[in-house]
Amino acid sequence: MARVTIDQVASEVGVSRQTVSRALNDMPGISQATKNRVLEAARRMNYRPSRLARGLAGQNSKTIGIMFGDIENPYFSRMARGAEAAAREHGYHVIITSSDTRSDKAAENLYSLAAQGVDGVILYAAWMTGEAISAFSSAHPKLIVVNARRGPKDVHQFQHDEQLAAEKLAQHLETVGRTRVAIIAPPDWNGIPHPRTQAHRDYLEPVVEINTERTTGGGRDASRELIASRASIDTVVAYNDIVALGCLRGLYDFGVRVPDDVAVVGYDNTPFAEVSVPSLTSIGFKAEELGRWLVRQLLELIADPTAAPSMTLVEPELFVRESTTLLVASMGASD
Amino acid sequence: MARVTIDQVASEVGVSRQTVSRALNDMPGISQATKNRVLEAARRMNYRPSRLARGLAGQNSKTIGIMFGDIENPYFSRMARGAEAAAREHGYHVIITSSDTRSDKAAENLYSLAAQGVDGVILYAAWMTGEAISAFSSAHPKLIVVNARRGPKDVHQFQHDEQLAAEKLAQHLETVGRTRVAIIAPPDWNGIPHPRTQAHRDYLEPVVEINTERTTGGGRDASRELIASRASIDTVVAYNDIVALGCLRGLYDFGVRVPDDVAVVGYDNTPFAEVSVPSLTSIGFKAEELGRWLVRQLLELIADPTAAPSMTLVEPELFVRESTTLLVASMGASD
DNA sequence: TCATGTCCCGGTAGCGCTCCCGGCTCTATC
DNA sequence: GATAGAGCCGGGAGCGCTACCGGGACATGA
Repeated sequence: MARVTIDQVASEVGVSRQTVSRALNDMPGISQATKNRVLEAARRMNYRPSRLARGLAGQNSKTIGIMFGDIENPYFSRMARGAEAAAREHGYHVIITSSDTRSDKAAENLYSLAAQGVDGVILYAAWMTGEAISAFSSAHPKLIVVNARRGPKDVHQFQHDEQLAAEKLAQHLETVGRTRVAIIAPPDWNGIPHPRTQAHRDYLEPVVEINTERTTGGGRDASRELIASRASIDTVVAYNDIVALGCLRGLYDFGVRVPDDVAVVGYDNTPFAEVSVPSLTSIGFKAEELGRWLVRQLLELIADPTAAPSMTLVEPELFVRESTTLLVASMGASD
Repeated sequence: MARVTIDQVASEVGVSRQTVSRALNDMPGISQATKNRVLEAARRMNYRPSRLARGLAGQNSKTIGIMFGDIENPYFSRMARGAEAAAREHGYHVIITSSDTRSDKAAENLYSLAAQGVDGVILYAAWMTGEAISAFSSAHPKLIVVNARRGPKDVHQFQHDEQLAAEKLAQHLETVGRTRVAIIAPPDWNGIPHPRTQAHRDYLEPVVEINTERTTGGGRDASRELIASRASIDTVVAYNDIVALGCLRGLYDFGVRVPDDVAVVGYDNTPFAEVSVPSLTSIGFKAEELGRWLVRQLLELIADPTAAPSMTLVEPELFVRESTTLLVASMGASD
C-alpha cells in the first residue's frame, strides 16, 4: 500500500506542497521550469493524488453518480457504457447504482449516492415521483434527469421523444396496412402511465393493451394472454425489444406467424433485434450516444451551475425489419 | 447544499463529535441511552456521514471498484447487477469501469480506479497479462481476479470451470450423436487462447475453428465463413450467446436448418437464449450469483487481508434446448 | 533612492471524519 | 476509606489535499 503523498513529492523536488498542487492542477503562479520539475518527479514517483482528499479539500471528487432502473437491460448497459467512456475521457469516475423500480429504495440509494460526495448525478427517473425528484434536486442541484414521467420544470432533463416515436411508428404501420394494434406495456405506476405507453395510447389507438413484466418471460406471457383475449389484431407493439423477443417466441409457439399473421414491433434497437427470426422492427434511441450526451451536459452543469434548466428531446429512429412487412392476409378474430 | 456535519449533530445533542462517531459506527464505550439520543438526532437532522472524510480519516471508503471488459455484454451486466446489489446490502458503493480489452488502457484505468480510494477491486482479467495483474496486485492487495488467462498463483481468483463445461458439453453432444464440431472463438490474445477456447479445443476436437468478434455481427460473419469453408460439421459451438444468436441468424439466411442440419450451442445462458427460434442450448455460469460471490469474497478479504490466496471454480450448468436435438440426418460437406 | 507592482512561492487553516490517549465518574474489593 | 477496575466520554492530532493570504525577489516607475 503505502501511498505516495503530495508532501513526499514536494520534499523530493524541494518545493512546498502548494507548489506541487499548482503544477498538477494547471494553476497560475508557477514558473514553467519548476512545473516541469514537479511533473517529472510526480511521474517518476508514480504519484497519484487521492481523490478522497481532493474531494474533501476542494469541493469536487471527479466522480459522478448514475442511477438506472435496471442495469441488466441492454439498453441501459449501453447507455452506461457511453456514459462511463465519456466520463473517463474527462477524468471522471462513475458510480453506478440501481433502483429496482422501487421508489422508496430509489430515493434512499440516491441520497446515499450523494453522500458519497459525487459532483453530479444522472438519474433515470421513470420510477420516481416528481416530488421525490424535486426534493432531491433542491438538495443536490447538479442533476440531470432522464425520462421522468412528470418531470418538474426546474430540473435539467433529457426525454425520449416518445410522441415522435409513436408518430413515426403509426405512420409506418399505416403504410404497411396495419391498423389493429395491441400494445404490451408495463402496468401504470402510481396511476401514471409510462410516457411511452401514453404515446402509444394516443397515437396507435390500440385495440387491446396487455400489461406485463418488462422481461422476455413477460413478453411470452403477454402473447399467451393476447391469444386468449381473441382480440382481432394485426400488430403487436411491445414495450421494448426484450419483451418483443419474448412475445415473438410466444407467438411462434402458438403457431401465429410473424409477420404474416401479426407484425411485431420492439423498442431500443438492441443488437438482438437484428438477428431474431424474423428480425425485429425496432425504434432506437441511440443509447450509447445518449449516455455520452448526459455526461457532457452534466459536466457543463457542474462547470456552470447557474445554467437555466433545459429540456432535451432525444430523437427516435425507426429501424424497419422483417417483423413488420406489408400486410397481405389478416388474422381475424380467431373464430 | 450545506451538508450536515458530525459536529452539528454533536452540538445538537450536546456531546462530543467522538461520541457521535461511536454511536454511528457501533463502537463500544457508549451507553445505550446516549447512543439512542445521537441516533435519533442524526436521523432527525438527516445527517449522512461523508464517505470522503471517512475514507480519508479511517482507511476505508466503503467503495469497491469493478473493472469489466465490456459492460454491454448481458452476462457482465448481470454480474454487475449482482455485485452492485450485494455491495449495497453491505453498505458499499460500486465504481464500475471498463477496459475495452486494450490491456494498456486497462492497466491505466485500474490504477486510476485505485487512486479513487476504493477498498478493494474486482477485476475481470481475461484481457490482461499475468505480469500486469501481479504488478497491480502487489500494490493493491485487496483484489479478486476473475477469469485470468494465466492467473498468477498469489492472487485470489475466481475461474469459470471451462474444463467441466466443455466436458459436459462434449458428453451432451455425444448423446445427441453430434461429433463434427466447429467452434467460433475470439482470436487468441497475445498468443494465449481464452480458457474457454482452450477447453473447447481439448474436449471437442473441433473440425474447424472460426475466429471472430464477440458480437452478433461477428457470429453472423462466422456463419458465412463457416459455410464458405465447406467443412463437414454437424454442430457449432459459439463463444457466447451473443455470437451464437448472430450465428443462428446467419445460418438461417443461408438456408441451413437448426437443429436439423447443424446444432448450435451458446454460452452464458442469457435470457435471449430461451426465446430464440430455435431456442438455444447454452452453458450458464450464474452471472448474478457470481457477482454476489465476488463481492462477498472481496469483503472478507478486506476484513482479513491475510487470508491465503484461493482459487474458486464456478460450476457451469448446461441448459439443453431446441438447438441441439438428436441428430437425424447429417449435413454432409456441402457438395 | 524609495515606492509600486508583478511574479513566484510558502505557511497556515481547514474540509469531515476517525484514531489514540487520557480523564472523569461510579461501583466493587480489601 | 483508599485503591483498583470498569464504563463512559472528550480533547487533541492527523488523513491528503486545496483555498486563502501573505511575503520575498526582482523589475519598473518617479
